[in-house]
Amino acid sequence: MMQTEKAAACLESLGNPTRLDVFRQLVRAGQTGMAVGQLQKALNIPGSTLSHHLKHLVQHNLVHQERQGRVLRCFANYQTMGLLMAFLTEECCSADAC
Amino acid sequence: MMQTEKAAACLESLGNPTRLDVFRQLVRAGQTGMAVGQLQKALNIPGSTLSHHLKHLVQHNLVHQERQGRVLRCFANYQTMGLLMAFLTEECCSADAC
DNA sequence: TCGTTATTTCTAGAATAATAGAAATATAAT
DNA sequence: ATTATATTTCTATTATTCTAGAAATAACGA
Repeated sequence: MMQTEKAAACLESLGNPTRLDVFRQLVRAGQTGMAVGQLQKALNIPGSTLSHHLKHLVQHNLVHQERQGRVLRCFANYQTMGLLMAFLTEECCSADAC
Repeated sequence: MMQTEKAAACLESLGNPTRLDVFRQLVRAGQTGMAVGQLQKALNIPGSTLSHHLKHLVQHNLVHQERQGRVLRCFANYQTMGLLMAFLTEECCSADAC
């Protein structure tokens, strides 16, 4: 079970609109993932800003990256997301609601 | 369906460790809810700090309050939580994982 | 090696958020 | 009316986060 501290950290990561957008893009991209540059084009934000937010997501294990030549491919980390969903279901939902 | 902006705002609310604790307490308290003073005792934080965080949760519809004499009773808002869970399931989870 | 592309780190400013004491408000009991 | 209790608002301080330009690094191709 994910600890409360880690759950809060993940929620905080996804709680930033830009990072939530990044993550949603990666979820939609699925196992193909997306290069940093692709993300940058899709979101239309400066590279340094994107890099900053990606670092945050990677540090909290919501995203992982794989270098492919000079391209850095990013993937949503479903395992962490699954743990977060489990935490929310168990700790933040009632028996009948949500 | 909850919009991305609102989802991010809810996630940000729950992304603060103190607020996440408050919300978890309220979920555990169920339909009985908890008075602000009860929460304060349980969490052992200054009233002004708690009030500040409660305001945040109320503004984002994760908590609602009901005055009972001089006590202000707080409840987790499961409907909002349900919408958030639906958003996360649809937008941030893959077909097979989480 | 040189040039090009992809991405990060450095840096600094602006904005936002967290914290908590003290004073203010609201409600009830005496 | 006065006092006590519950909670909020005010205020200020400190801390964190966001943003993005410029410089640095990494990887490849010619």
